[in-house]
Formats: sequence, C-alpha cells, structure tokens
Amino acid sequence: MTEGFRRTHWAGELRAGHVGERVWVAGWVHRRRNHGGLVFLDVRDRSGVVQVVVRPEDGEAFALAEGARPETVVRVVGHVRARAPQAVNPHLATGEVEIAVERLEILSRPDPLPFLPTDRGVDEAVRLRHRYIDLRRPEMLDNLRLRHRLTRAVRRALDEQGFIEVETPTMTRSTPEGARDFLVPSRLWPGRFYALPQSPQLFKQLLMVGGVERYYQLARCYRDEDLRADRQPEFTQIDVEMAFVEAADVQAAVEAMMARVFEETVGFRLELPLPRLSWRDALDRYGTDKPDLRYGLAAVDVGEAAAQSGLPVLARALAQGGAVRALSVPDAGRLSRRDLDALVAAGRETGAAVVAWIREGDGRLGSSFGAAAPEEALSALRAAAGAAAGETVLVVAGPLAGARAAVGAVRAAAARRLGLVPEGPTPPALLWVTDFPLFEVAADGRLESAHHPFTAPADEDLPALLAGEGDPRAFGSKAYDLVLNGFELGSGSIRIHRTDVQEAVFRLLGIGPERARERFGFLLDGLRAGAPPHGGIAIGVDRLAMLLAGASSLREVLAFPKSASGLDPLTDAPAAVDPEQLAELGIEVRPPAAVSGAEEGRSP
RNA sequence: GGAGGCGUGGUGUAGUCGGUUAACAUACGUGCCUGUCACGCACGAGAUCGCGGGUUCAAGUCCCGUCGCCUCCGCCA
Repeated sequence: MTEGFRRTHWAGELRAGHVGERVWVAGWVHRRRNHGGLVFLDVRDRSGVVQVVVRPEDGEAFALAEGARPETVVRVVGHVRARAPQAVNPHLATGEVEIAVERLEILSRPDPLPFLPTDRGVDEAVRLRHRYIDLRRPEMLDNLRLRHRLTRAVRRALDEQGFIEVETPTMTRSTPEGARDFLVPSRLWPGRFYALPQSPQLFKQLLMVGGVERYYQLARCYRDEDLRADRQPEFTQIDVEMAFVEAADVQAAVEAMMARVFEETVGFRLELPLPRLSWRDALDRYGTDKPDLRYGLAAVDVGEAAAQSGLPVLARALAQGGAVRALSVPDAGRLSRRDLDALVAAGRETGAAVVAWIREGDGRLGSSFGAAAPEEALSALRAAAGAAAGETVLVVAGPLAGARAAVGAVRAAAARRLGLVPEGPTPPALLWVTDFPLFEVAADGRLESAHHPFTAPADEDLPALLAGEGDPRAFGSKAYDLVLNGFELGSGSIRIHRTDVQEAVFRLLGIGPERARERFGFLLDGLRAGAPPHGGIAIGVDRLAMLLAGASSLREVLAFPKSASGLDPLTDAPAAVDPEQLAELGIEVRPPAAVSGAEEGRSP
C-alpha cells in the first residue's frame, strides 16, 4: 500500500485478534482526553470508535494530538495492542484494544461547529440546518443503513420473482384529480409546464401494455400538500405492476418481498400469508380502514340491545337510521374518570352523536347514561358487547360513518391510555385490507374514486356498471391496502384494462369524453392497443423505514428532509430565482411580502 | 386555511408577581494534569432574550403583529 489518504482497517472492527498488527485508520476525532503527558483520541469512522494513545515520546504526533479538536479529520498509523485488564472498556466494541500511535496526520481541521455528534438533545431545526454533522451520529447512520437494507431486500426479492426495474419520467404532464402538482416551467415552450409525478401510475400501466409484464421501481413521487410527521412533499414508493394477475398474485408477490424486508432489516420472520380483513369489517370492528392490530379492542354491533334498552339517546340514534357499537376495554380499573372523559371527548370529536361508558364498581354498574338509566339495560348492553367481569364498555351511537369513526378514535385513545401500543417495530401487525368500494361520496355529493379512477370494479358489479344501472355507491372494487401497525403502507388494485369499462368509470366520475381524451388520451389509446389484465401496488418506503426504525418522524429516515412548512433547512429551498431565469421562462411573479419577511425573520 | 406548543451566549436549559449586574451545564480559549473513556482541576471570553411595534418610571417577563420550528385538523385520487 502506498501513501495517500488510504486506510487498512475500519476503526470499529479492531479486536483482540488484531493485536500486533500495524494498521492505518482514518476518521473523525470523536473525543479527546488530554492528560497532559498522555493523550487519548477516540477515532470514529462509519464502523465505530477506537481509542488511540499518544505519548510525549511520539514527538510530532503528540503535538498534533494535543491540538486535535473534536471532529478533526485524522489518519492514524500505529500498532494494535491489548489494553491492560483494568483499562479494558466493556462498553466499547473495540474496548479490549487500542492503537499505539506511530504517526498522526491531520487531514482536515473543522471550524468551531454549532454542535457535536456527541451532543444530546440538540434541537431538530439546528440538526437539519447542519445535517452533515447530524448524519455523523450513529443513530442517523443506523437509520440510513436500515433504509439501505430495506431497498436492497426489495430489489433482491423482486428481481428473484422476475420483476424488471424500469425508470419513468419525473418531468411529465399534470393530470387532474388527487393532490396538487408541483410544476416545472418549460423554457422551450413558454407558458407550458411539466408536472412532477404524484406517482408513476399511468406510466406503469403503459409498461404493462408495452409487454414488460413485471415492473418495479423505487420511484420518487411529489405531492404539493401540507406536511405531517409521516408526510413529506417528495417521497419514495416501491412501485409494482404485474400483467395477467388477480389481486391474490400481487399480494403474494408483495408478501414475499415484505418477508424478506423484515428479515433483512429487523431480523423478524413474518408468517405468511398475511391476514386479510375486508374494508367493511375493518370499519365495523375497528372504526378505520387502517387498523392497528397489535392490540384487540374490536367493536361489536349492539343495536338490538340498544333498541330494547329504552335509553332515549340510543333510541334516537337508531330511529335516525344510525348504528350503536360497543367496545369492551379490559382496564381492570386502570382508567380514571378523567381517562373515560378523554375517551368520550375523542369519540365526540369525530362526529358520533353519543359516546358513553358503562363500568362495574362496588358490585354495581355505573355509567355516563345518567342515574336514571336502568341497571338491566346497562347490563344487557354489557352482555351484548361481550364484556367480561370488570371490563369497561364504551358505547358509541350515531350515523354509521360517525359511529365507525368514533369507534376508531375511542379504540385508539383507549389503547394509548392503557399502554397497549408497543414501542418498537416488532412484532408487527401487517395485514391486507381488501374489498374497498369503487367510489365514495365527496362532501359536495359527487362520486369520487375511493382508490383511483383506474381501479377495476368487482366482477359482480361490472355488468351494472357497464349498463349504467344500480347504485354506484354500492359497487365494489379490486382495491387493497397494505397496513402496518395502523399506518397505510401501500395501496394497490387490479386495474381496468378495457376501454369501455374505463369510459364507464370516467362517466360516473363526471369526467366527460373530451376531458378524458385531453387528460388521459394516451392511457385510453394504450388500452386500445391490446392491454393485458394487470394490477399492482405502491408501498411507501419512507413510512416503512420509519416504522422499522422505530422512529416517530419520516425526517429520521431521510438524509435531507424538508421542514413541516416544506422548506429545506439546509439549502433554504424554495428560493427566489434571477429575473433573467423567469424572463426566459416567460414567467412574471407577483412577489408575496412573505419572501422578504422570511429572510429577516430567520434566526442566525 | 385553522388550532395549540415552543423561540434566552455556539448548543441545551433556568429566569417566580414586570424591578437593579440575565443564571447553570456543555462546547469554545488559556494553563495544569501519564491510563482516561461523558477524564479531571483552575481561569477566561461569549447574549442588545427570533424580529417589529405598543403599554409602563421600568419589559426576557404584559399586549398586538410578524417570522421560524414542532404537533394536530382541513388537505393528501
């Protein structure tokens, strides 16, 4: 080996077995302990930390070591030697050895840094502004590594199943429906815009028409909507599409992939096939289409008991065509009155007309139905709810949608307060939610696609759809969701591959032939070119990585995330551009006052 | 678009009912220290309390506005 910036070993890999070897190690000074006549440098690289010992008799190296601040970039040449027994550090993987320095080189001296990787509790805004320092923290490197293992497992699993990775454009055309687009102005065609894809949906369908048959891509997607802890404006999907398949085939392919992902990221062996839950059952029992099944607390329909209970509030809800559902909570007296009030409040917020509780105490029943509520009625409701002795029953009533939503809210709040929600990623609750409706009714009464407009209807509803008969709101679809620990991980469907079916769906959605032609003409032409039956799914990589890492924010598994307001704290994007650039694009901007205000308001 | 929380030396925090010199830890600088590993000890420098306005004899503290960060609702086919 010749001179230069090379190294022979990773710092973190040195063990007793290396004792006596002459090694070259390079990295950052993690910590320095200067005892005057003896200096310890902890040298950190990607693999970990190793202690380097420098003594006055080491000459130049000693002078350099004394001046080596944390995060100085160094290379160390020296011999690995065993530490004296009393000097062994059991907390360090390399704690049995140290490097006796022979030569120390300073490769780069840092300015005083806003924070050090060893600092705890640094504000996230500061971390993001100086992400290159933050990424040196082992936790961040671990998250990046986990994400790498995740995408590697995806590629291996899909490759083995015969999928081909194909890239699709990120500069494409805006299609209506769905989220807002990010637009890219065209210089060659002033006044026209590309759009960044919200997903490669139409391209992957055309790849099926194109005979690719099995496609996948780790696709960047862009949606201009407000952010959340689990939502960034640009994100990555495992985009999958297959020809000549039914839903079960797509699901089987994804399950094999997920099994590999869990195995290679968190070392967990998934049991296959994954459980299936119909959309209707998910809503009836858990009050959400993405239930967290790491805990039970399933709701039961207690409409009959409610009708016979004589309780006026329940009778009223039923008379208005509503539903009454009940949830048995094994609280063993752990839920305080205040907890119960909070659960009731959580349920009320979602639009249930009634949220009440019935509990056992001192050998009699108490409830929030009021003192006048007959004990037999409460007892009958408890029995209908399947409550065991000591369990508290929560009753919700109202219009079906409100009652379902309340079940979901109360169930989640109860699980949280009872500590039923595990912290880490394993054991996971991964399942399929199937049999989504084809349409749902928007606030303004119009039909919208529950999944997206290219989702195939259920076979039994196809004739009615084509004939323009029946109630579209009752049509089923071939859509399915993959749900992990209460998060929607992915969404997929068997697609429409017949032009007449696609046109019928557009018609019901209020998309006329001209508009369909204008927006989706290339898809309709494709379907006319001999389209195979096909279907697929898109799975959120960021969200999956977040859950596997046990993180509570997407930002922890992204190297360079955006802030909650969509700003990039590192580059300060989005930023104003030169007037010349705008002129070239034929764009005039009315500068909002906020742009200059943002500059002044920024903290130094 | 809406609601809430937060903003004080580089970093993380304290600062009571408005009151005199804004405190602590750490990082930073200088010196001492030969077995530490969150090394230790001493000394030093470092803040117009996010920004703008207002109330007051007096504002880090109260009021209004604004910017930023975080969380949630709306939104996200």
